[in-house]
Formats: sequence, structure tokens, C-alpha cells
Amino acid sequence: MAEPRYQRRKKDRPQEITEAAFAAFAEKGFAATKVEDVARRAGVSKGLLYLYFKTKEELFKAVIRGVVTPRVDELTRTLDSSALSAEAFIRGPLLTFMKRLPGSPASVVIRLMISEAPKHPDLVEYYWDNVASRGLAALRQLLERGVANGEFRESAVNELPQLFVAPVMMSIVWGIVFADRSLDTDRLIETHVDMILAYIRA
Amino acid sequence: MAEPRYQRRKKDRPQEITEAAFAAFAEKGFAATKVEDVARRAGVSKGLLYLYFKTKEELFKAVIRGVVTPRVDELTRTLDSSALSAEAFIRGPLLTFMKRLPGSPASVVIRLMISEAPKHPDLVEYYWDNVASRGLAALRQLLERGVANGEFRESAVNELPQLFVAPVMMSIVWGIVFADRSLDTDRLIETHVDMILAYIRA
DNA sequence: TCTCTTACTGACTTGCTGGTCAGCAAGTAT
DNA sequence: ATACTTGCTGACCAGCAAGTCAGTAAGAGA
Repeated sequence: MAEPRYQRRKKDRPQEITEAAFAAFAEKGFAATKVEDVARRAGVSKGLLYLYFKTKEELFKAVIRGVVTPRVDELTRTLDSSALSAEAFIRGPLLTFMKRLPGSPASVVIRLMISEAPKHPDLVEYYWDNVASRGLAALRQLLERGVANGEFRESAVNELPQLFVAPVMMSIVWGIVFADRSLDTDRLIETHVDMILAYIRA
Repeated sequence: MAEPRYQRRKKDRPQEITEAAFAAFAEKGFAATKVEDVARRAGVSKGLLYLYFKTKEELFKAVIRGVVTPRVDELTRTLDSSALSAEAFIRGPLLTFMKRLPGSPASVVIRLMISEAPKHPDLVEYYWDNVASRGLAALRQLLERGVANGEFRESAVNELPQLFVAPVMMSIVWGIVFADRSLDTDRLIETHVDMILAYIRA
């Protein structure tokens, strides 16, 4: 008889807990999620969770980092492998990447950042260093290359790559607030990219 | 002697409490704000607050409504008094209005909506009915007028007035998350409007 | 001036949740 | 088998904040 009541799996626990926490945070947000719910979801006792994560906050940070890091890697990989012209790159891989964001874990992260940013300055810093500033720098670089190529003219967009991201942000926020009322985010983003390209083309 | 320890001011209390609550929520967010802090800010006891508002949630709703309503009025007033051409109206009063939003109480409301929307569906409905759907309808109407005028061509923007608002959203979210790292939101919005107009001009 | 209504107070209760820890049992070494 | 290490459990605690209510006093009315 005697199913063992639990297994010892030191290696896998952190990730399992982290994933459970992400799911819980996605549903309820950070503040409204109880540590015990996370533990239950991960099939683990609350005590064990606290063995791997000192506080609820630290768990939160681990979750954000866990989701963000692979996505950043994906972005940088996408950006590196670009033998394309600037415009072709924008219309191709970049557009695809942007369209995927509103339905991806990234949007959960954004929501969590918006809700919790004021209370977690170090998390904001991490996010800035690893995601925002890098992404914006990459966009800027891409535009510069287009200008150097003679594809694009100099324009305010060069200093404001946030313009590029605006419709993605819009789509994400829309999804958070008006989850049900549908919005054609793909079309929104496509049109916006069209507009930008028309605007900056040499 | 005998300063009276308090005054009875049934008329003014609700608004005073509401204003105090808005200030508190703006600083800390809804979840992190203690009812007693709101009461203290309003110069009132917690008990009295609960005499005017049944629960913390109801207070929250009252606050949102109190901030949102006058702003909607302002918007509709702006939109009505328009003897201008569509483009002139966009470059003039509409642009001014949009530029004001990121620094206004509206941005606090947005933040609260993003954080609390999942837990307050009725509030989302209220916001949709009174703000979002109206604003978007007005924009759509404005674009239609431009098309009828012969100023603008038909374009995807007609069905996606969210495109218009995207950089405002971006600016607001930026302000929430990266409060310190400055962003020239005016320029962002201006450039974006430029872009849109160039794109839709007949 | 006295009474009566009610706006207002603040100490209290209650329920909840982050965090702890003594002990238990799964796996490992001998 | 037996002893030992340590991943893991779950009952427990402490503190905090929402919400209550018996009592107080402002101020209106007679």
C-alpha cells in the first residue's frame, strides 16, 4: 500500500510554484491572490512555498522575471537575425511580434506592473533595464538603419520609439479593462504600422 | 471656552470624503488605501465615513463617478461647439484636450480601472457607457464629417477610433510605471496626430 | 433654558492572511 | 536494516484592516 504522501523534488519546485503564481496573479492580480492559493495550485503546502521564497513580494519578483526574461531573449534574437531592409523587417517579423503581445503573458505582466509599480520601485528598475530601455533602443537603432539606408527620412519618430508601441499598449489595456468587448487588435496594429511607415518613408 | 469638537455638516461630508479618497487612491491605489486614512484625510472619523458609504467598494465607485462625470461633460461640450472644419477641430481643441489628459485626474482613473476592473464589472460597464463608448462614438462621428466634407478619405481609422487615443494611453501608462523617467508626451501626441492626418487626408 | 433629534466619535469585534516552526517521513548512505 | 539528512507538512500565531455600535454632544426647536 502506502502511496508516498509527497515526493521530494527540490529541482522542480521553484518553477512549479512560479508558474502556479503566474496563473493566479493573471486571474486575480497580485494583491488579491492569497499565498495559500498559489501553494494549493502548485500542489504544495504553504510552508514549502516559504522555503523557496522569503516573502510574497519576492515570489512576485521571481514570477515577473521568469516571464519577462525568455520574452526579451526572443525579441533580441528576432532583432539580430535581420538581413532584411528596415521596412521589410518592420512589416515582417516586428509586426508579427507586436501582434502576438496583446494575447501573450506579456499583457499580464503589463497589468501587474501598472498595478504594483508604485509599490515596487526596484521591480520597475529591473523592467526598465531589461525590457523597456532595450526594446526602445532596438527600435531606435532600426529606424536609424532605415535612415542610413535612405529608406526613411529623419523624423520625430526617431526620438520617440514609444509611438511604435502605442497601439500595442492600447490593445493590452483594452483587453484588461474591456475583456469582453472585442477589439480587432491585429487590424489596429497593422493600420498603425502602415501609418508610421507612410509618415517616415523618404 | 469650549471649541466645539466637531461641526455637523451633513451636506458637505460626502464630497469632502470623496475628495480625500481620490487623493489617497491616487497616491496608493485602492487596495493599499486604508479606510481610516481616508477618514483622517477628510477630518472625520471612520464611523462617519461608514454612515455615508456602506462599504469601501461603494466609496470607490462614488469616487470614480465623481471624477469622471465632469470630465465627460467637458468633452461633450468641446465636441458640440465645433463650427470648425474636421482637421482644424482635431488640430485645435481636440489636440489640446488630448494633451491635457496624461497629467489630469483622468490618468488616476485609468490606473484604478486597470487595477480594479477585473473585480468590478459593474464599474467597467459604467465607464463604458459614460466615457469610452461616448468618446469613441464622437471621434467616429468627427471622422465621418471629415469624409462627408471631402477633407478625409475613407480608411480603417473610421472603424478604429482607438488609434486616435493610443498615444494618450501610452503616455498615461508611461507616467504610471516610469513616473520619473520623463517622456515628452506633448510631442508624442502631436506627432501622432500629424501622422494620422497625413494618413487620412483625401 | 431645557429637550430632543441626529450627526458624529472611537473603541471594539471579527475575519482574514502573511509568515513561522516543530515535527514528520522520503530518500540516501552505510 | 538502521541511522541520518533534509524536503516537506499543516497547525498555529500575530497583526492588520474592514466594518459595527453604544454612547456623546452639536445645534435646532419650543
